[in-house]
Amino acid sequence: MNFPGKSHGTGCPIAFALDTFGDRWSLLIIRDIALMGSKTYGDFLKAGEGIATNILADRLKFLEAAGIIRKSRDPDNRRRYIYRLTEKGRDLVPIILEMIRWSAKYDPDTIARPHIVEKIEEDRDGFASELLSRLNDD
Amino acid sequence: MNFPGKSHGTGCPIAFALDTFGDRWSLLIIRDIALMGSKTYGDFLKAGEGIATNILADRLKFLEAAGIIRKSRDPDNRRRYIYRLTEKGRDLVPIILEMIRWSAKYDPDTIARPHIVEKIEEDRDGFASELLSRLNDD
DNA sequence: CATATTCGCTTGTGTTTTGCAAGTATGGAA
DNA sequence: TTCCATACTTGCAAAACACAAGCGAATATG
Repeated sequence: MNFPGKSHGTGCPIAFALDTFGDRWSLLIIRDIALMGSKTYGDFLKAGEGIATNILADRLKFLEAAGIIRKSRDPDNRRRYIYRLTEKGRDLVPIILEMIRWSAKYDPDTIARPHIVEKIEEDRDGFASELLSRLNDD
Repeated sequence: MNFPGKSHGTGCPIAFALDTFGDRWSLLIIRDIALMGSKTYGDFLKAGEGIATNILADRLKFLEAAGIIRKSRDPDNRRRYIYRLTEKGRDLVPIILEMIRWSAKYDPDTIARPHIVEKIEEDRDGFASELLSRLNDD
């Protein structure tokens, strides 16, 4: 199985974070769940940037093993799985919000809405909780 | 030249951020400058996780092209270059601080000092400015 | 009950990126 | 002018990735 991160194994917090979700796709998956309402394998495939199916499967497996997402069957359609963030995954939201702030400032083609960015800047933690409260966490 | 990022080219802020510094090494370089006082090619090679020389050269080139770092000769030793963060690069510090918070919470082997984490949590922006004020920015 | 369809993957193949080791270029010291 | 320090570049093998196709289980359909 191909895993992101190279297990630098120093206790450096930045290295640890990169080892856990520091590849090109993991954060996009987490974004899809936290911000776009994606829940299923098919959602992730459609939502956006065109991840390959094998890579998506690898990342989902890894993120689950890392305790960032968890997987359960969809009770309404038992051939489908639902992926949700754990607390560990939800705690990544502040990082994502800071990335949004940064990109909103420096990407001339950003689609980030200015009033959202303002809200993040005015009350980071409040905005994060607001976001997370929208995720059913059954 | 091998560049990080795959140019997803949607205006998504997360994708933009990942395209700019979302590989395994860029953020470690930025960490080295912002937190460890690294300034030169040799510093980056020694400081920590063992980046390969060709990858380091690629990343420095890319980060400079992306306007995140800038390169100048060391006036005291003209066979050496000094790499510094631009404003665009310094603005990444809040992201790094959030990553430190997250890893401090979830990495049992973290070397992050608890009182530093507390300081970050009490006054994020203040801590960031304090950090940045230590970097000579000539 | 048989067949088809949806959904979530796995497998195979070729390309790209990375890692490692060695070599090159240039400024400065002796 | 020789040597050394510093910052790279190059070549090659290994790993990760992208793309296309195929598989298996759950469910809908005839």
